[in-house]
Amino acid sequence: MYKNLVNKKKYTIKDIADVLGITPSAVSKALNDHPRISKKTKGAVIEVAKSLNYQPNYLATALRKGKSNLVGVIIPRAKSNFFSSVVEKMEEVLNENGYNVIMTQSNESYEKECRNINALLFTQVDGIIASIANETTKLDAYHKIKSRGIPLILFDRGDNNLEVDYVGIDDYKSSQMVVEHLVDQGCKRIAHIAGFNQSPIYRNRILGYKDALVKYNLPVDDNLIIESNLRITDGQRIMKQLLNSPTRPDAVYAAGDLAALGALQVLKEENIKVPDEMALVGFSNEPFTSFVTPSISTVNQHNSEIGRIAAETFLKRMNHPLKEMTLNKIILEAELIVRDSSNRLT
Amino acid sequence: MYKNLVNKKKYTIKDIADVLGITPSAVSKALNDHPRISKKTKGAVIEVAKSLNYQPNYLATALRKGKSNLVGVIIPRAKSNFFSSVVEKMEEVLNENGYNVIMTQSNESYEKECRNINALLFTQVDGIIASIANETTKLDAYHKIKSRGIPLILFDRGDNNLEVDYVGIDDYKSSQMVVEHLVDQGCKRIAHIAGFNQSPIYRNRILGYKDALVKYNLPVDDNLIIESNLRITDGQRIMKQLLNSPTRPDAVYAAGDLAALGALQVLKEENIKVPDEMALVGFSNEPFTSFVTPSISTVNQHNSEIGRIAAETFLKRMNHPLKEMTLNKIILEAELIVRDSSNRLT
DNA sequence: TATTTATGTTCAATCGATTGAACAGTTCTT
DNA sequence: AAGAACTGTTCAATCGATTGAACATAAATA
Repeated sequence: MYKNLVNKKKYTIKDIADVLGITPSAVSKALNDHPRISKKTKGAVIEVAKSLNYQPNYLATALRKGKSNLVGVIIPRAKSNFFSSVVEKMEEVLNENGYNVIMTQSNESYEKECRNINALLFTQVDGIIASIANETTKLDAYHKIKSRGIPLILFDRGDNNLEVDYVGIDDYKSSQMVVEHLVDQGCKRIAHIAGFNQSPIYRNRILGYKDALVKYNLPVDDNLIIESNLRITDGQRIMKQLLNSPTRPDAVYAAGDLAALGALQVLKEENIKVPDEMALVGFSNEPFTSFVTPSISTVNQHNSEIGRIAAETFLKRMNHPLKEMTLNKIILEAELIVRDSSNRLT
Repeated sequence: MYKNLVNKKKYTIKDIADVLGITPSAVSKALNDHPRISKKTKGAVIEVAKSLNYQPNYLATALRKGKSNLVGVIIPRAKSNFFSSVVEKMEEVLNENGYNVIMTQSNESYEKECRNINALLFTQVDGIIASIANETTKLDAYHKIKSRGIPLILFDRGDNNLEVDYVGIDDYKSSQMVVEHLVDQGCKRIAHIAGFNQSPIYRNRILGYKDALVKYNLPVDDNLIIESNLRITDGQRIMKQLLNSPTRPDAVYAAGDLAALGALQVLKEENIKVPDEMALVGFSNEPFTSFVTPSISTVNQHNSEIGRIAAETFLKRMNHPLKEMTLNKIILEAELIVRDSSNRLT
């Protein structure tokens, strides 16, 4: 029984045509609901197609139509709740519109990112939605995408020189909100575990942080701004460094939740009271920020909203390929989530 | 300058042929290093291809060769560190062998899983590597894959009735190790927050747990075995239930780390000392298990190893499609990681 | 009845690359 | 110098589906 199924050949429109004694083109047109094909024929074709369990060969259609209905998505890490939530929503929206998603990870590596881009272009994707790896400084691979003439949409990690559509949050303003909150809590010396200044989002977070300090008449001390990859170990290392500095801060704002977690671990080891001796805020609202003790204050980036908008922007580009649409730069407001690690008032 | 690039049409082998005054077939053969093409021609073709920035049309090649070089991967959730690590390794191995990976998520939903399978089959993937959603009981979609005659490899979440290759860990033995460890710690009443018995891995964990209890002359109390989806909220709910039961346990073994986390949160709220009053062990070695306080003991499943073996199994199947290979059932030994939540000895 | 119009289907080319067979030209044998 | 043996390239069919033009038949109109 199964053996039979396994050995069953794949059926083509020609097989359907043979059964009915008509031509493949009639079958094709029937399946595509062409107006010049009679209802009777359409019905018969559909019936035979069903009974043979016919599945169109996507490759042939794609070749003929010059369209693969595949969208490539490149994210730095699937492990990150932020990125996987964004992609989840993208997938949903794109599937609804007849596209399938090929998702690849760069692992923050420039080299892997290039490989992924090449693989996606090779696969003839109709467009690419990406978030740039931290390591990346040369954008040649992204220029290659543009030169292919397919839509390229960036989210979260963008680049100003690359003239493409972008969706992200207002990092500058988010940083200001964080600092404002910490000032409200009575913090006077706020350190910033920053991402690398080369990346626009981290640059904006640094800028927002600095400008907010100025706004509240707090001194900007460059020793309190330390750039890193924002991994757990970076958070640990930098926290230790900050604790040993002659001008120990009373608050730490990390541009990423993992770094905040690392920092928290060190603070707990050193028995420093959080938030009273040291307030702590992270960024991204990774689930673990609410699990750990004390729970970590953080910034919520509206993950699915970003995914939805990025997908919709792609669809818009596909549907108006000729019209020289102006660039879409969509900046969402983020939301500060205050938790125990920075809440001195309760 | 860029405008020019953007409008540049995609070049085909015909364009290369025209430049050199030879035929497309000669170009194709030159690019594929056919022995009957002269070195001179090959060199010239490669040079022109480079200068035109020629990229072969994958769809055409795939159509002609009847092979897409795409592997579909279906995982329940990308957010899970276990699954994303597995896929990361798969991607690495498959990329090295000329395959690209299309990764999709089922979100544990039967319906989404079916949709994903259909999308992958439609995309003409050369094979599918999957881990079955918790919700799934009907395997018709998986039978459909088999009936297409392409390799299907399952990992972690498999099914015995589906006769396909499988890679996973020894869940039965892992459970025994956990119970053994808890017994060593002096626990007498060990509860099990279980996954649904319908899924082989959870069934095996339940069996291993029961058999180990018997082995150590501990009573098997069905009230202490509670099946669930193993989400955080499930862990919370079940822990509360266990605490209120007349026969409160002194240890909890959760078949998933999220459930263990939920349980831990309740224990902390109730000020129950972990591990002294209640020892706790989870499953999967999700990163957060080491972050939280106390850190949670858990079982490490050798994520990348599973990914590597699954990918290699797929490659084996592809390379020997005719030979009726016997089924590969690869069962790895898992490793118990003892952390604070169950370590009473320190 | 002749002629237009509508309807239903077939024909043939096409998307881009691949591949075995065929062909032409060169070199080597004897 | 005639045939064998290579070498390098072209020819033509193919993968499966699509699509505008062409054709044939039936129905409607004049």
